[in-house]
Amino acid sequence: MDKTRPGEIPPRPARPVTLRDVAREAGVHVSTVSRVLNDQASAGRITSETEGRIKEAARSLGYRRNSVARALRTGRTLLVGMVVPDVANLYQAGITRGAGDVLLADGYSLILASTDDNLDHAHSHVSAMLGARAEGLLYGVARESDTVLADAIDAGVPVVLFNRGSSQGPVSAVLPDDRMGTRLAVEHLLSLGHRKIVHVAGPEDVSSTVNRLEAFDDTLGAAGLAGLHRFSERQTEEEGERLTRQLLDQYPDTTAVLAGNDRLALGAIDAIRASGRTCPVDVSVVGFNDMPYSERFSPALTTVRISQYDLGALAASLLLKTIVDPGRSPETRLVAPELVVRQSTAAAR
Amino acid sequence: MDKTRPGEIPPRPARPVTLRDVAREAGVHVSTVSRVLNDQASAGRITSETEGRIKEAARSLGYRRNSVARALRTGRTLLVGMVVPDVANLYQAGITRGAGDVLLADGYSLILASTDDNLDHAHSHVSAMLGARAEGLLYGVARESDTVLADAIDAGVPVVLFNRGSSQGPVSAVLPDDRMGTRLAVEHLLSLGHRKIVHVAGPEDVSSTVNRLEAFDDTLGAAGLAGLHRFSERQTEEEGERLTRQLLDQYPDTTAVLAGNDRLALGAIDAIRASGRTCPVDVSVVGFNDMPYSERFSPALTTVRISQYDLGALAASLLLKTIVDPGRSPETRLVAPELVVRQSTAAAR
DNA sequence: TGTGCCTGAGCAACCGTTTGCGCAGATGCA
DNA sequence: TGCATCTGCGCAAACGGTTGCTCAGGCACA
Repeated sequence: MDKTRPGEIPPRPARPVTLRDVAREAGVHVSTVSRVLNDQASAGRITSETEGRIKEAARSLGYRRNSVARALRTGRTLLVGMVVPDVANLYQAGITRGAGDVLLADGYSLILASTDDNLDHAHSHVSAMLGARAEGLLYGVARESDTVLADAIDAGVPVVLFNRGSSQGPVSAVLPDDRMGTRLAVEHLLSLGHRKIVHVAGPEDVSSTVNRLEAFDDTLGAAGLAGLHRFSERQTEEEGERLTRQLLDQYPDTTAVLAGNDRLALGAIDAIRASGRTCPVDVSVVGFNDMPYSERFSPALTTVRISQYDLGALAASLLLKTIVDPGRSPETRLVAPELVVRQSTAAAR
Repeated sequence: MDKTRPGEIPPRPARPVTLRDVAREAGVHVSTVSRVLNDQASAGRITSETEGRIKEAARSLGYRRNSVARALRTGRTLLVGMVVPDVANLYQAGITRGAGDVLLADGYSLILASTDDNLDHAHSHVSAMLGARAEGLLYGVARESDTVLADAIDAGVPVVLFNRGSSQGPVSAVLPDDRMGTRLAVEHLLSLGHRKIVHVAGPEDVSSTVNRLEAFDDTLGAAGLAGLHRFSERQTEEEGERLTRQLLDQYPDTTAVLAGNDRLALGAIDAIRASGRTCPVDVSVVGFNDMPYSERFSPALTTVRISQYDLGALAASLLLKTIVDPGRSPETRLVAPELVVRQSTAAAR
């Protein structure tokens, strides 16, 4: 007489309900319960009467499948790891969102970790993800040479890089089209009459930095010009300000700054202001990414837009395809950028 | 002769290396390997020679512990679920970061999910987390009456609410001190001479909305005034603009807007601008949260600051304590707010 | 030399599911 | 009636670790 009558509060299960409990309640074997609850009733040829009884028992007992046990048996965890420099970074948060939505649609959950671009942090996070037998890895902190990434590839887990590429191994990647984006930005500045342009670049061993710098030099070179640059280790407003200040001190006739991303661009604007100049009147600034609220900054930021949501979603769907078909050959997908002209750029004086 | 000689590339393991493989390599029983790899060599009284041999075997084979199998046996997954309305929301991203850092320090990984404030999404995410046997839940989408939350509590998993409280059950929570924050904001407006103040509030059945509205009315009431308000279903700039427009149309002599959060505040500023008025000259606006870059908006936002990182970190550490001691009685912690006065508020004309 | 204790490791059950195979009864067909 | 086939479900072996218990050998001590 331990059935729950309507109106009674079912006793809170001290230990979670297992298949065995449901089987006992329904008077069948656990394997039968398993088949019914996995919608293999037809394949297992279960009577619809039995099926109904089992489902009712599961419902009334509050059975919830133990994914841990299932994963141990089947090898499928429905977990995917995602590694970003900082979830609190607006640009990355958008990517995370895109990836999360795509994964959810396929029933996967997302283990998310921030590394602060620290290799040790990356190592412990990835190690935990591989230990948890995540079925795939979305890796957004790749360096040109990256031991953590090498480990993951070695472990045989499907990996898709995003944002930053790497020559570490044969692995798929979803990247901004850095060259095209940079070309759009530089040509915009050139068309405004700028000739003294500097580049506040990202970290030196990150693929985006390398590509953007090359495109910067190439595009200027094609116009018979040369540009100067500085690398930043951390892509923060403070770094952007510090480096821009250095560049302005050293090359006072600079009229435009191309920043490696929007945060560096904000720092550049701070430095311009601190030097007594005005953006865009004296110095123009172009950012990269078009992070949220770029249009609300003062001045509103001219920047190269990368669709963050799409990039994340694309990376996730590529990963899912690789999980399904591990033999799939790696591919690199470039996300097309778009120049968004706002208030931080103006004609050169 | 299948030992790896220095310089040789170890063959990539087709199937992950198991304890059994290590045991075979070291010539001992799996239980001995398990004890050594869990640093229970002393408790298990293993010779340091044996210990060394086992560790060397594990290293050379590239053994990685299978957390799934371990979790099945021990019941500990080292996983925590976190549910937010939208990871791409700046305010929430900061909280996520704080929680993630605290959890990492204790060896936990974070399963993160966005629900868009949709109950069905919340249900499937939480269901997946409970299925994965997450050891605890950080729940940031609570409604006053919340069936998903009720389910989780029912399942017996430790839960800590953040941002939004709920009367759904006895459960710990880390919340902004909404009343104090609101009082600070309203008193600031009053001291600037504002008398016609409206409130663009959040969703009606969210605790923060209720508390802020009460404090809004109370503080105005204490000054012998009354304020008007509108609830928003989604806390977006668009909603903020729409509702503010309604309020301005209906009460054209409004001189100040208190917004339920910064995004609504941005929308309010848009509406003010669209109506041909200027913020803060004609109408002042106060936000809530002090989300990143609030100081860079135009005008820079006067707002009530909640330390997002601290709030997330506090919620996580409270959850960890509850996991260790499930008998712990629930507690609610209020995070003290701070008024940050910037450019969006000015004296009433 | 006999007894008892300590040392160092192995044995085997168990965690909760999944799944290939087996089996008894029923049914169909000759 | 005899035999083959089908139906509906049970059996038991995994999956990879963890852990209480056992046990053989060695040593100290009387």
